[in-house]
Amino acid sequence: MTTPTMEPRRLGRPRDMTRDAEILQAARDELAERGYERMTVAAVAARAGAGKATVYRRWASKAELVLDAAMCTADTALTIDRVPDTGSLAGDLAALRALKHHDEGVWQALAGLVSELPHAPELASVVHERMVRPRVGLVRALLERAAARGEVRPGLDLDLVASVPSAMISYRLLVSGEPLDSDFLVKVSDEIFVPLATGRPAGDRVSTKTPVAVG
Amino acid sequence: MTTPTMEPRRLGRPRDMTRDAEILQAARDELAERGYERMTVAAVAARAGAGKATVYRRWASKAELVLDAAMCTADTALTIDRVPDTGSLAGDLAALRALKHHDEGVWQALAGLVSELPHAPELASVVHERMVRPRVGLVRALLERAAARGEVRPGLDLDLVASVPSAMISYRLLVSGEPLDSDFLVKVSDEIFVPLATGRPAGDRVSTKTPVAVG
DNA sequence: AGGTTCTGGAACCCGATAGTTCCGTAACTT
DNA sequence: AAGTTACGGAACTATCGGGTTCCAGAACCT
Repeated sequence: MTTPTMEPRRLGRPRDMTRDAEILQAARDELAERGYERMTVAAVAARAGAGKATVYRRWASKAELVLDAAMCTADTALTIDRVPDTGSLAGDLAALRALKHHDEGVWQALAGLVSELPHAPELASVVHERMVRPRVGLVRALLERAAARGEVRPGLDLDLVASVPSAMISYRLLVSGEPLDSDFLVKVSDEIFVPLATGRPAGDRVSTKTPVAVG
Repeated sequence: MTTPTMEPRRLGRPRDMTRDAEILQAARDELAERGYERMTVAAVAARAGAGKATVYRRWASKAELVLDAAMCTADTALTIDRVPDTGSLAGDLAALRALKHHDEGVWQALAGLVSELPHAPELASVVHERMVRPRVGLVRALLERAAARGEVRPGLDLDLVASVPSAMISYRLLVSGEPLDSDFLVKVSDEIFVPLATGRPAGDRVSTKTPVAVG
């Protein structure tokens, strides 16, 4: 958050900056397992092998700790250039799935935050910017790539359609309570998203390009 | 829950049974506004114009009160025979929308319960049976009606597709935080659900039947 | 009338947890 | 060496809310 790099070199033992990341990760884990209300600062500290005092020296409150934990969600893999262009929307989505094994943790942390969002606008905004928008935005970018190939049905509301996979995933995790297994993700892709976007079943290929072999 | 109708006529002032429904409704309202954790029994009692003692004389705990509140969700309108057969899937969905103005409250109560579901299996099961399944089931029934008309793309996973509207609604309410306005519901129906189910845009009519005038 | 159970309201008990303080020790500067 | 700050850990305070108990009055019974 604040930029401490140019401090005039303080007295005494310096802060161990590596603890920040460990505490934030512990917070995300507790969040995913217990949800915002059930998560306790003591449990976060214990999980990170730290004392409560250390946590409170760095963050003013539980709310700010969680805010920062959501803010610092690593989204390194979530740009369009990390998803290889396989030549078809279905193939691109398969490549995306292969890329994000680690994504379930983020979704579960989000699940733990959902009940808090209506009452904490600042948190809601951070969650949207850092957790939701990157994911929906990436799917939207894949849609645009597919549109450039002529693969996408004309007149599509890209924003709405791009939100469908996120909606299905969060519904499964939050409401249905079933696991986010590979079968489900494949079905959402091949039986929902691709047919919806292209107007054809996922197996079919658009005729303007030669098919590309997919893993 | 229990059936008190055959009690041997107890002594003293009889319970005012009408308070049950008022307290349960107050609980659902508080649930929708505050969520499970933030909702307090005192607030429910106050909202119903009752004392805490009256609440606890009828339910053993907050958890049981909420369980009963979820259980007693009125789903009177949620059967296929209440949705007129308009001759098209899109028309049937429009009729369904017209039928359920009152539905948003149920969705918001569900939103308030979501964070509790992973930690309360009994509540989760009640929520599924009484709040989720009737809605998904009704959509599925409409899909089957459309399939009988020959309107539905073959090879569709009816259960998965039937869950799409619920997923979009809960995503909007829980994650996106935007209101459940009519525009959104229409777009989910006409730009997502109907094209997905039929394989064509919503305006089109299948050629096997004459169109039916709608509203 | 007298007994019993309900009513809303208020007072109360108690466990949990956010947040603070203090300790002995470790790591740094001068 | 002396001074300062961070560390993990434990003890502590304050608050909040679930749940209980008591009250005076009301509604039913015999």
